[in-house]
Amino acid sequence: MNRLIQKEINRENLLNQGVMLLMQQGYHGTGLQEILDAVQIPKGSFYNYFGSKENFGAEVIEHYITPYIQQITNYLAQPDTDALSALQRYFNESIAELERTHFKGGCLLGNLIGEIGDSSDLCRVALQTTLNRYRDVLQSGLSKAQQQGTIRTDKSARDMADLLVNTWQGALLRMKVEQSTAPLQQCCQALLGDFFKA
Amino acid sequence: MNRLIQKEINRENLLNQGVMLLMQQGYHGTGLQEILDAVQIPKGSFYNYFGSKENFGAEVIEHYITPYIQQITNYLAQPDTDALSALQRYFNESIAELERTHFKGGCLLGNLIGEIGDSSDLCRVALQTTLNRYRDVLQSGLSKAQQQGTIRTDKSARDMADLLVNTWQGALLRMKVEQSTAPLQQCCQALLGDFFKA
DNA sequence: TTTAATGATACGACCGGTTGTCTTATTTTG
DNA sequence: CAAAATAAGACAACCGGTCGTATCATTAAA
Repeated sequence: MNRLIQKEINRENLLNQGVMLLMQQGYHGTGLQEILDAVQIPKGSFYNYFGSKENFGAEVIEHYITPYIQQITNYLAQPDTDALSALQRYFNESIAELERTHFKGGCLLGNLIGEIGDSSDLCRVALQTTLNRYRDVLQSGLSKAQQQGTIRTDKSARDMADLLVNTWQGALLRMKVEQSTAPLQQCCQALLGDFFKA
Repeated sequence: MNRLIQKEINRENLLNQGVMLLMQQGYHGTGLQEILDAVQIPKGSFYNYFGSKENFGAEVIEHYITPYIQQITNYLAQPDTDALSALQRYFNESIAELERTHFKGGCLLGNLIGEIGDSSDLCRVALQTTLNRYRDVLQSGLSKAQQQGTIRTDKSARDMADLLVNTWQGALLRMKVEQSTAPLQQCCQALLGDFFKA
């Protein structure tokens, strides 16, 4: 009994550490040993939890997005704030966090798409579905904002959410290279604060 | 004398092959041996041409952008087409090319920022200056379009060029994951065809 | 209830292969 | 011949993955 619980704990620890290291050092730039050392789990155990590094990568990708979706959902659920403000609050909070961590990492999804999007179909599909989940929650927020009259209705919430996701990803790359959150602020200002406005 | 020419040829070949392989397989995903095999240059010679893999990477980055800047400049220089049309033509041509190559690679700059933007300062700076060069040429095109009255003047060409670069980068990532050029088309339509319009 | 058997899981030494780099020998050039 | 450029191969470190064995909880038998 205790055995299964420990297994889940170990899996979770590996995934969390995997998110951190893969985000900062990339897929091929991070060895399994480095992840295993960090969570004090022997090499042999890894293959009991995950079938391969590629499988692990795909699980890390799906594991990564959960807290972000949770955060947006929470902001959107608050009754005293309108949807547009909730989205802006989420992005501002993200920007503040990235500034705190000195722009390290950026977005695991964007980083891995660029690195292994061509070579690992398994990870590519994981990235696709994960990014779509992220888009969906933004879309629901934009849709709510349309109903509240703060976002224009002549464009679909879906299209705007896609554009927002893409521009945000590009801005995150630019942030890493410029060591500044200015691109992120520009992204929010131009889209949420201007182009998407009702 | 013949010797120096051959050295330049070898360097050029290595850089060209480096662009291709680094773009598709990433920095850590591509070994020196693979590049050297492709251009039939012995491993020992590599360090005569480049001091290290990291140095090579930085040179590959700067080598990569040249043809793109050339292409945009050429389109912009054509007397019979206005600047906005020239930019649209460039992006449409890029989209067609990516479709031809089945979305493989995307943009070397975006891919490498995500992968090694955090870990190699040398490459980060190379990526920064290279991306700025790209932004600058787009900015000059937008500025010209402003003078021609096809692009709005209440936003600076600089800001719009930055936004365009970032959204384009994000759209390229999305393209890789979706295996579709739809995000690229959306990027051009939303910005050049709508948001930036006079 | 105690004991024996069983199968799932944990483990770390080990595999062949590859990495980026460097030293040394050879070849080419002036 | 001296000097510089090139190439060959060695090098240790590391990679992802495998394997036989050890460990443990659980079930079956006594």
